[in-house]
Amino acid sequence: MPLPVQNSTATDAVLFGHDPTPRLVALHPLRQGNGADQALMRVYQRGESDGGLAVEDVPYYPFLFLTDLQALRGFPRQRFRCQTLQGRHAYRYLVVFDTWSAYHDAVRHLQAQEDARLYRIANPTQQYLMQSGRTLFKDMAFDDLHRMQLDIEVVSKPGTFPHAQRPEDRIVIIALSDNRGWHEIIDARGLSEKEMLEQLVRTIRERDPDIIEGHNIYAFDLAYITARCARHGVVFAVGRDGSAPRTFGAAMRFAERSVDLPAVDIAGRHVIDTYLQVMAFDVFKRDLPGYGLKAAARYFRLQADDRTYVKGEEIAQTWHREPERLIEYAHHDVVETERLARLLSGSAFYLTRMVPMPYGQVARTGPAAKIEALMVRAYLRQKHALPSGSGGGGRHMRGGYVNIFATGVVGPIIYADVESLYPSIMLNYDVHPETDDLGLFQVLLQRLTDLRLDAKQRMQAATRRADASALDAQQSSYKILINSFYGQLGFSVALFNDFAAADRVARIGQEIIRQVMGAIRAGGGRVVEVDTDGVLFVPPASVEGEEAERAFVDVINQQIPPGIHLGYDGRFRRMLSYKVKNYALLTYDGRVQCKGSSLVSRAMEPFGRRFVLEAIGLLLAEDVQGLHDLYVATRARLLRHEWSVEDFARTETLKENEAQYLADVTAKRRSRAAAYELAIARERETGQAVRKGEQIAYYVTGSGAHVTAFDNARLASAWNPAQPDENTDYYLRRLDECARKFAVFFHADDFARVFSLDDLFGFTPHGRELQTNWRAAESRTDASIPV
DNA sequence: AGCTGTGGCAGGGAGG
DNA sequence: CCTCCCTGCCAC
Repeated sequence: MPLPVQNSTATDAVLFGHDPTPRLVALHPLRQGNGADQALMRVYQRGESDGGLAVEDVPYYPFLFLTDLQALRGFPRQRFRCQTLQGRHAYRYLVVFDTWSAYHDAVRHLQAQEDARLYRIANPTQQYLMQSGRTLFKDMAFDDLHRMQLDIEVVSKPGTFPHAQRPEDRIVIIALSDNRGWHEIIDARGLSEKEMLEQLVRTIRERDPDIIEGHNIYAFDLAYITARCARHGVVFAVGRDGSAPRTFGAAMRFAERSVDLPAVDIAGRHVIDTYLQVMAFDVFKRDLPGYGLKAAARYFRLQADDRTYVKGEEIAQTWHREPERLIEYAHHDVVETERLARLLSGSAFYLTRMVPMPYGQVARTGPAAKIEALMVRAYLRQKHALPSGSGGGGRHMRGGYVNIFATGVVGPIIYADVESLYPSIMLNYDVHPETDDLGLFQVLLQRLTDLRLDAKQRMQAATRRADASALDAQQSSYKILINSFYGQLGFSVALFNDFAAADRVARIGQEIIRQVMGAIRAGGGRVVEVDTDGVLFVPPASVEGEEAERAFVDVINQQIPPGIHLGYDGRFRRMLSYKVKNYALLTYDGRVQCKGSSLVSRAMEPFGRRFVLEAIGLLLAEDVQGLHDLYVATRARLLRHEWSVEDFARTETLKENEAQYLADVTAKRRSRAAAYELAIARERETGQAVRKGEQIAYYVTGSGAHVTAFDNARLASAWNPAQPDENTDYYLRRLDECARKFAVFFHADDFARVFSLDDLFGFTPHGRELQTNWRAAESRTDASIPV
């Protein structure tokens, strides 16, 4: 599946650097060790003809940015060289060290001083790339890379989770595959665990992959293998220079969620964790059933043919009774991992061509770090000083304008949104950080926008599906970066932040969306809901059909500032408007799209979620009898325990680690919570550690509708259908809480009848009409405010 | 060393 | 009971 040729602008100095080195596979800094104390970068390149690797050692220099050279007084001058940078900013000196020991000594020297906060230690690998302008994977296609997948199966004590520190737990299968159709299984039938690990090292070195991929490979497979190698005295020497991996703590954020990782750096290779890629994908889609390999593979329809499934708790007995079955299971795991990686890695791969970071790092850092890397590289090339960033901790900034003007069922509906609102504002109103002396913020934003447009146009013109999907990966990776420019302005630790500029973008955004609302109302439309850059509204009765609706939006578009474009983004038969950011839309082909945490939250018990979704469908159809029947039937099933634990267990994500949680509880900063208490209890009993970011499914037991959940909760896996012990009163209350959401759509007495059991006279839907309530617009939304 | 933001809703626990 | 505060989830 060859990919299209490189971008026409790939020679752009700011975006891509200047180094013409082709086909660079990986870089790795050589740190202290083997007695040698040199500052060397080992560069791994693809050979010209035979496809083999060329390795070269390039001298480079670890360095620090300093605000004030005086901070280094007392440090031997002959151990460093200093470059003064131009400009007025904080980091005015680039201090380059000849050896690693000098670099580390200088760090210690500075840390011993009071003003240690004034310096910043740069990522040496990244800085090398910045200095040279080298860009990884230039001119390479994704399929040129040799990607290997790895998965291990561990047999542990019955009823416990694999634990690398327990001697009796052991690896019984190591499954490997690659994107060239090769696969291999190393298993414990003829080999000891130590021999298996040695075989693994040999195989990786012989196959010599550029990339090692796995699902949850950081937190599980590599961490486990590393610990077992240490136990057996095996050196896990899988680096291209024969070195063992370097591990370090890292954190990755996915919107509001944060995951701690034991990150791994293998010399000359890149580690890709598809678990993180799946989580990143879900930030935008938010409809994945789970982040595990099997759930994700099914979601993307990538399952292996005749997929073998083995439950976690059955791995041990399956290994003893049917080893072939467990081997097939592990093989299917690596096959699915390869497919997931192929599907989800595209955007990181294309960004690596542009951003001065190795591929593995691109895949595990957020967009703000990438933008900053581009800025810093360009500033260093021009020998210009860097700003220090303005901290700004705790400052509260303005956000988007949000409001709702009707509740109930309304229609027809047009959705119009301002395309790329914040990037458009920054480009059209020349918003940039006050500290950006070289004006690169605007240059980067404009060029990325042009690149994305170009990629999108070529995607639409592409005739082959493979080309189109590659171009889609490119344009979406540019989009992520483009949208992060605004976030960069308001990010407290970014070097090029500027809170006043961020505030100006948000303020202009609010004015523009108010202008849009004013124009819609002036044209006879009725605005139902507005959120940041989009408006849902009922067009005037004279506007009928899609063509007329598009024309109506075009007219609105004439009335907003030039350079800002209002797009026609959808039409709907009806809308159920509940609360701000909470609504449902009925499409013209009968589908229901439901939005908002109070309607579709994954924190809700699945039975309640299903009840709410079905009820919304009935409300949109104005089927009051159906609503009543649904309520009665759901209640009856609940009372008869006609369900499984998946229907009523609540799933929560742990956002803190165990120590942090316990510290917060002790300090009364937070209350006890069932999910954490259960995870901690599980750790005591089975040894499965509490991990930040993991999901816990539990249900409520005990009696009485109002019980303290953390004292009356059990893990979902402990529920026994033969002896159902869920708290029926509690779940009845939960059902009624779900039903109460719909009170606003009825008169009070009608609501009470619809969502209750039949009385002596039975239930009739007649006369129980849905209620729609419009509220007055704010006066100031109609005003046209110049921006 | 590695880290994008604000606005808004629901639910649970603690304490009056 | 109620309110306040915190966390988690979601829209954009």
